Amino acid sequence: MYRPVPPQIDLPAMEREVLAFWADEKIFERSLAASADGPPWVFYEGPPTANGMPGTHHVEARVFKDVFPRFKTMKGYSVPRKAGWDCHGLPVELAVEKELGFTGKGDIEAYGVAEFNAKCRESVHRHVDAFAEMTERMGYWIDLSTAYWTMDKSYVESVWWSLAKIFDDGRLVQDHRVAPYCPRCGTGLSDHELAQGYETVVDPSVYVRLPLTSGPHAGAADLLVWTTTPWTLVSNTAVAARADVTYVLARPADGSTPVVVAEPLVEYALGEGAQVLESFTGTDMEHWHYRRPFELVAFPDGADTHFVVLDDYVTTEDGTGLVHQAPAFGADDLRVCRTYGLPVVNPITSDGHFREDVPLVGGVFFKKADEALVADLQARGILFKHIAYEHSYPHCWRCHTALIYYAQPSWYIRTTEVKDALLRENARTNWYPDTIKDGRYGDWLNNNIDWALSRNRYWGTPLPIWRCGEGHHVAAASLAHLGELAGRDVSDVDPHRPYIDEVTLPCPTCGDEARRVPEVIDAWYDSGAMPFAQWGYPHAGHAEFEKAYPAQFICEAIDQTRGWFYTLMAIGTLTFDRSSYENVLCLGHILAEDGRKMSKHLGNILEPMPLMDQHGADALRWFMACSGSPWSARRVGHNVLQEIVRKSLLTYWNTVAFQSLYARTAGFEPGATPAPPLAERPALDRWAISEAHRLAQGVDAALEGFDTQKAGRLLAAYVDDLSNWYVRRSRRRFWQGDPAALATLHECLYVVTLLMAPITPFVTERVWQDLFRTTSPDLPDSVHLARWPVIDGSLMDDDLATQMALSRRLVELGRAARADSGVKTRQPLSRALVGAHGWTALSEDLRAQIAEELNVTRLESLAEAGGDLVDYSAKANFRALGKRFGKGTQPVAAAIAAADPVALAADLRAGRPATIAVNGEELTVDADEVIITETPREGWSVAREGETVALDLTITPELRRAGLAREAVRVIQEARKSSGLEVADRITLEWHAVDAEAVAALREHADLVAAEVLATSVAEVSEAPSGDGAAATDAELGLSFRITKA
RNA sequence: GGGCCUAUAGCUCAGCUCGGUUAGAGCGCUUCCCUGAUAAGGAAGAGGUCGAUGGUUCAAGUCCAUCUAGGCCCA
Repeated sequence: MYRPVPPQIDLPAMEREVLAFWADEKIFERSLAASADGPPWVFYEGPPTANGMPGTHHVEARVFKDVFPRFKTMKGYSVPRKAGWDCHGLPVELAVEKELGFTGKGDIEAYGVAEFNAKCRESVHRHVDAFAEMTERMGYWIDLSTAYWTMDKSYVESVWWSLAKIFDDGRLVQDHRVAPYCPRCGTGLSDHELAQGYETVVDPSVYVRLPLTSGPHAGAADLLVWTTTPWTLVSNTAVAARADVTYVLARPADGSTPVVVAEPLVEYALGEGAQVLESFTGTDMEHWHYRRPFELVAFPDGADTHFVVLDDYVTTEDGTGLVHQAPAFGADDLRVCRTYGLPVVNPITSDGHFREDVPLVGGVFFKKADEALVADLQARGILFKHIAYEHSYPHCWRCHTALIYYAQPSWYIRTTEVKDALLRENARTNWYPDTIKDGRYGDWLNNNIDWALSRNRYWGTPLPIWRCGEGHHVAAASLAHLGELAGRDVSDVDPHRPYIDEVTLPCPTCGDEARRVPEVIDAWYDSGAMPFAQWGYPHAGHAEFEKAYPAQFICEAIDQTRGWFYTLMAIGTLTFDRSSYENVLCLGHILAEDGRKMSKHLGNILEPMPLMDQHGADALRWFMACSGSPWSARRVGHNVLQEIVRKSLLTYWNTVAFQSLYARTAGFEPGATPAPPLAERPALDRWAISEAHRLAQGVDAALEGFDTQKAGRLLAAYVDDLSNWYVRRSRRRFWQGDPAALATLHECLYVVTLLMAPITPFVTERVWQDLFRTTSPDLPDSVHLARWPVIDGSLMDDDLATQMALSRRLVELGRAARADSGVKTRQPLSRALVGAHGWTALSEDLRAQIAEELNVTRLESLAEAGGDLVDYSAKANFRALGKRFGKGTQPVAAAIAAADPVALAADLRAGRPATIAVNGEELTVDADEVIITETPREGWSVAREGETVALDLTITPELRRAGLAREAVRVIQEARKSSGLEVADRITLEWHAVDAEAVAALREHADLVAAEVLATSVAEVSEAPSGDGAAATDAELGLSFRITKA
């Protein structure tokens, strides 16, 4: 027997019960164990950074990371799910700095690195707890108890092993380069970090005159340079021109001193009216000296500086074609100036401020110095032009400080050396959506540059390289290896700063003391190393690693193309010459209801836990998986979640409640109560089952293609069909406890429940327990231990589907005709006339459904009802005609419209081709080339393309009385409901009517009324009844009655 | 400046792969109907220059080109 299922349900409360059930019965653990022998389908958890509280956007990827493993598990695959936490890195340091009120690295040094890192470790634990809570609540099944932590000793040692391998391969090198650098955090940023922090800012755009002091125009002309970073002018060292560009000497329109600019840019830079005096090439200009813009910093004594240099990176696309060079702050500048032997002058300290001894701007933050510098240029009359310039400029992705391009020593991984291998690996990776593969991600690989790996920070995996005074390097691949190098046991040393820094060793090359280099590594390397480091490979976990490399499935949001998606592939390729994943699902971002990014600043944040407490995790999961395209940005809000609850989840739930109610009333036992075989059940039953299998096929295909949106659409449509067509049409059979109907709905709900289980695991679990588990003891204990439905093509009946679609279409038209005529559906009518292609093939069964739904006694074919009853109109079916006639389609269509529709219809309905005249020639057309519409003449019908339903509105006295009886049934039912009777309660009925017609109707239809309202006795009384029970009077009918529970 | 994505009803989105003459659904709104599971259901109505322009075609929301706006990513 089913459990009772209440029609009203508090979904979030139900979910908490289900969570308790899963925990008590260890369902997740059992699902892993039960599938352990299946073929592996490997999934990698991209570790969330434990530096803040989980947001609703974190739910997004976690939904997909749950749906597909559940789906594949149901299909018999073994899908181990090991959680992970990203523990290191600047984000964690920043969170701790904020807590401690620090403003920079000095504060950390003063506080003590050991204490600071302890705080970081503690912060990680705190945030992981919050993530774990959210993970559990949303029903994301992942094994938190065996989670990998990137700060664990074994994890760090694995990372070291891979770095040592890359070092030994000669691909981990130290280099001095200009790289983006965060002056607040005091560390360089890698390119993929840079990618995350572009912000639109307004900078000054200045054109500055640099008076020539040598060459043919010395003292008589100025070089004109353009920059958006005036602060770099302080360390101006040279001006670059391009050898093959023509430059001109031009006098601006205001008649001031002539300036040198590239010829194509004269108007762009100087405006209209400039007078060109002379032209020459870049080559001519080499070594022309000029007076530098500021005399604030010293250059080395005797060095020849401040002249024109040549390089091909100069373009004539904007600016002046003359590029100011500050080698400390530009990669190209550094390269060009090096070839001319120019010095690197850097007046800016590592915290981003000008040195105190610099006049004018000493101690000023570099970005803040622009204003004073521009004012000074202006005062000295060498500022040619100054405008505000809006552009995107890289900022630190965590602390939002403007980055500075800054020359510094750094460790790099030579990823450019394995670029071809990366491209090869990408070529065999499946991206969803596939545009990422050759688009965004492919571009990124094609423009690959070396990975700036080192960070001058504290809380990270220490770079495992030891260096001696002679500059020899050695890399440690583990603590054991380090112990061998050091000649003592260091296995108990915490592989973090500052402890690991205390380990020194004799240089294997020269024997001098070697100390660890000071840097830690980019935390993105940690997460990218998870395929092996999560097992501690190769120091441990060989078997686990070999079973689980590469992964079949990873999934994150699109911002990871340069983050985790890249580092995973890069490290896999560097270490094993093989990428670590085969299929990658790349999600769009989740936006707030207003279409903007959720941010504290805008106050539009929706926290995930309250959202799930209000609407339920199933609703949020359904939204993430099925609302809109997973790979485009989507807006989440209360409205959309409420709609999901109402339209999808509650419709499903109510169908279940309905089934439970009537099955229990009838004592129906699935499997035990005999039900007719499918082939002998009514068409409606066969249709519902057929559609269930078609649904299973569709959902399966959609999920195999990672298209959850399509799966959701199919599921929602089927649930709607089941509830609002199958159940509604079959209600009477349920009231009567018809085993065929109950068995059919049982089977349909069984399939839907399994298909929905990966997406909405809570409500399906509850239904599994209430309907299936209780009645079939050999079924698994949980829907999540059950197998995916086997798709049975033999149960899919296309012909039946077509017929049902036509039936529903005809019902729709009939209802429209009813509404149009103003005759209520309650009023029976004698007949409806139907004109439709396919009518003759429609089974009696379905015709009866239509007649019942429209409340008419019989259906007749419109064509057979006689020509004078209907008007015909004919129009072209362009799709068919176009194929046949091409350019000649239009005249044929016109001829069809002009032809006599009665004659056309007569021929075509009879299965003969019809003849039409086109430009004086005769042509024949077939039935599929013409759309015939039949319109009854009386005006009581509604017609649609190709199909017509007409109602005979003649209401005979008999029909009138039948209508009144139905009216009486309705008011009595209402009284039943309002008096609180159960649907199966029997009643006694006493009635009294004043109107003679109503009296006649009730007397004539007493048996029908009794059956409809479940009256065991019906008595006509002489006056309006009163007393015990529910008494009521309906003025319109002139009916008074009393019902009493029998 | 470059690459990719998006643009369809007041709102949220289908449809575009494979072109077919009345562009759909849900929510919201108006009117009516139905109700023995339903927080439901049905009918009618209002609401669309399918971002713009040009092209291909007998025929374009759909294919092509250019442009515009927004988003993401990169310079």
